[in-house]
Amino acid sequence: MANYWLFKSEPEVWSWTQQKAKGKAGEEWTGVRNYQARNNMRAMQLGDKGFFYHSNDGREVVGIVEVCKLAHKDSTADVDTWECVDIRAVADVPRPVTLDEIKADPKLKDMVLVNNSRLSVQPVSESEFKHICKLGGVKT
DNA sequence: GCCAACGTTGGC
DNA sequence: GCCAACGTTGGC
Repeated sequence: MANYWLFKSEPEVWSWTQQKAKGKAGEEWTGVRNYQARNNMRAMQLGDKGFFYHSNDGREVVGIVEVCKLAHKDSTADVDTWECVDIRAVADVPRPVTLDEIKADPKLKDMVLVNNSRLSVQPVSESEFKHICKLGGVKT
């Protein structure tokens, strides 16, 4: 039973373009220093899908990613407390779905992105995932 | 650049 | 264990 997620990143720090450049090998999702976000990553399974969201500059869902390595110690952390998964880019969102659209859509009003925008790694429900894919023109 | 919301820290 | 103070995030 696959789950769905949302990964948030400031494009100035780590952008979708950079993520895509890593190709199939993917990249560690480092830098998370929040227990809720870490626990979400611990719960991820190989092949779980997620959104790649640009915060601050953009504020839109720009890509689809997939978990390609289970949670392990974050190599940028100096303590074992912090873990991360590896993710790889799977597809572009042809028509990026903006935060404004998400907020305006009654079907998406319960999204964590709307209600707790500060959480950097969030769970997304299956219906939310499919709805945003549809809005964004992603073929599933 | 401002500020609200949230999480963490530390004094008691 | 409570809560005030502080730091960070991210929308606006």
